[in-house]
Amino acid sequence: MTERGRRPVARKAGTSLPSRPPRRTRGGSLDLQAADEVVRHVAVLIEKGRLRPGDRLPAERELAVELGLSRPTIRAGLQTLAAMGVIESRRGAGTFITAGPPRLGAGPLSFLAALHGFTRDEVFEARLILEVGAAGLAAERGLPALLAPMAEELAGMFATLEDPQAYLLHDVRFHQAVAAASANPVIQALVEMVSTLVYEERRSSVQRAHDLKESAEMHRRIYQAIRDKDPQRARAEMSRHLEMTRQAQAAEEMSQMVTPSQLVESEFGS
Amino acid sequence: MTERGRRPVARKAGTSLPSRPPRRTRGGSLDLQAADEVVRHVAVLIEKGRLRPGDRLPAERELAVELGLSRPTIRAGLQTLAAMGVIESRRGAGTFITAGPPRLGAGPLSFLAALHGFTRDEVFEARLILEVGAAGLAAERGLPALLAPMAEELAGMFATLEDPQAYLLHDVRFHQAVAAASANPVIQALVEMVSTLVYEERRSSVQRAHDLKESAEMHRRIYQAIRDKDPQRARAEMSRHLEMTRQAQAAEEMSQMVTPSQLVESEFGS
DNA sequence: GAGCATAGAGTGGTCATACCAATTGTGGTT
DNA sequence: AACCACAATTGGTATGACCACTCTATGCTC
Repeated sequence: MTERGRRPVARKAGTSLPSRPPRRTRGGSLDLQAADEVVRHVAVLIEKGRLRPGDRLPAERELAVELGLSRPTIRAGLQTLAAMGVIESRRGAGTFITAGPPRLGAGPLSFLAALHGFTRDEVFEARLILEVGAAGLAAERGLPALLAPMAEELAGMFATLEDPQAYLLHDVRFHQAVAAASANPVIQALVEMVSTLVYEERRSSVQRAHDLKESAEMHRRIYQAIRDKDPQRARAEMSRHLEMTRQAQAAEEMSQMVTPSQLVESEFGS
Repeated sequence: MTERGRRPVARKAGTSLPSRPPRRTRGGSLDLQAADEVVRHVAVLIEKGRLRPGDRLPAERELAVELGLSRPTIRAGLQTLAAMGVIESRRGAGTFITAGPPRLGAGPLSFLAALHGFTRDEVFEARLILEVGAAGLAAERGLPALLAPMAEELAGMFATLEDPQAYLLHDVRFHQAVAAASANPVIQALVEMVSTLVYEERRSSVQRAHDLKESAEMHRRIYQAIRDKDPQRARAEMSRHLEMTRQAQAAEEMSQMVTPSQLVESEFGS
């Protein structure tokens, strides 16, 4: 208990500037939090197509006068958009609509996991449903252009059987390639979000790899099923592979999920 | 274009207070954005179990002195956490860790959809994969306690065949109940997030309902399959149901996805 | 004239301070 | 005992200022 602000003080009437308008209710719209006005404003611009990925937003000081709000309020709104991954700010340069492939940050899910005590199995189960579905779709479509990346990572896996570190990298990328091959950006984003949470096995589970050869073979069967446009087989192979991965990971109690505090440095930092 | 700050001014050396420390690099940790320090701090407290859902955070002014940061910076960090749905602030009361069932805001996904032009079919496809998976899990488990809510909403549907408005409400809740019956909070959260994006059909698609009876029957078959612990049938029925819904919705071009600007008022407002 | 260094404007990040608005708990009044 | 008014607490917004970084355009050098 600090002892501040104890005196009766003297903040009575008319000590300083008496003239600032008391926050005008903006034109017609119901008076939601002023900061959300910024979010809404940007949202509308995006919906209208006036703002596209990579575009630069007006400077904060400009937005402030445009919307009739103070800069801190503008910053509060932009902070929200940044947290949602909609925009990215670069000091000295400006604020930009996030470019690159559609991504959903893993932060919110990670916090949810920490707060509600999600088990690794629960997260893995969600991953299984998503990735099995993605593999099925990829097989149904079987788009050649999306097949190549998978094949490349597959080759990389067989080429690095002796180097668990490098192997895992190809492993992760293979699964991302499968998600991409679903040709559905929503599923792709969801897969990446959930996968992120379960990929802290990297130094523990795969390090002293016991059967990378076996793992690579499973990936090859998944690839072949997709290439052969056999959805049912693709689903089955992916399901079997993930189930085995889950058990392997459960066996070694070392592996942990990515915690929120770790994400702060990876997602936001750098 | 205002005319401020035009004169050469005089901000040369040592005009005013020369003594404020230039942002001390906090103890040991790499110097990430100061605002992220707040996010990290709260994340650590959550991981340690010191902060649980419903708990109240220290006042902003207290956090400021605790972390050695200014209040605006603290607010920036809290804004990020609020955007991720981790905390909720109530003016005059304080800031609290979000309570209630695990939820993943639809905002980020909605923005992604608007920015990258996701089609309704793509979102629906993701929904199908998730809900079919959820139905399968629900059938595998078949927990009686989670069966009741589904049955109730089902009854509600049959009871409101003449009132499309009320019917849709039960419809939505039934699907949420199925997701809950998966007994997997991750899947439940994902289902809700994706479903939200596609539920603006409410006034258009179902309004002048053509065959609510048929729809209710499909839901009943889904329920029965889950009750009978028949995963394969549950998956098939859910898949058929959603596919039919998708076609019905595609037929009427009126239905739209929830846009980001709409979400600003529903998620944040009120 | 071409290339390169540099100064300056522009922009996001942080800070300090103040006041407003809503909530809540407390103490006095009825 | 119930109710109401007041004051402290706390989040929301506003000003104004300065710092750190980026980018560009100017002007200098070669």
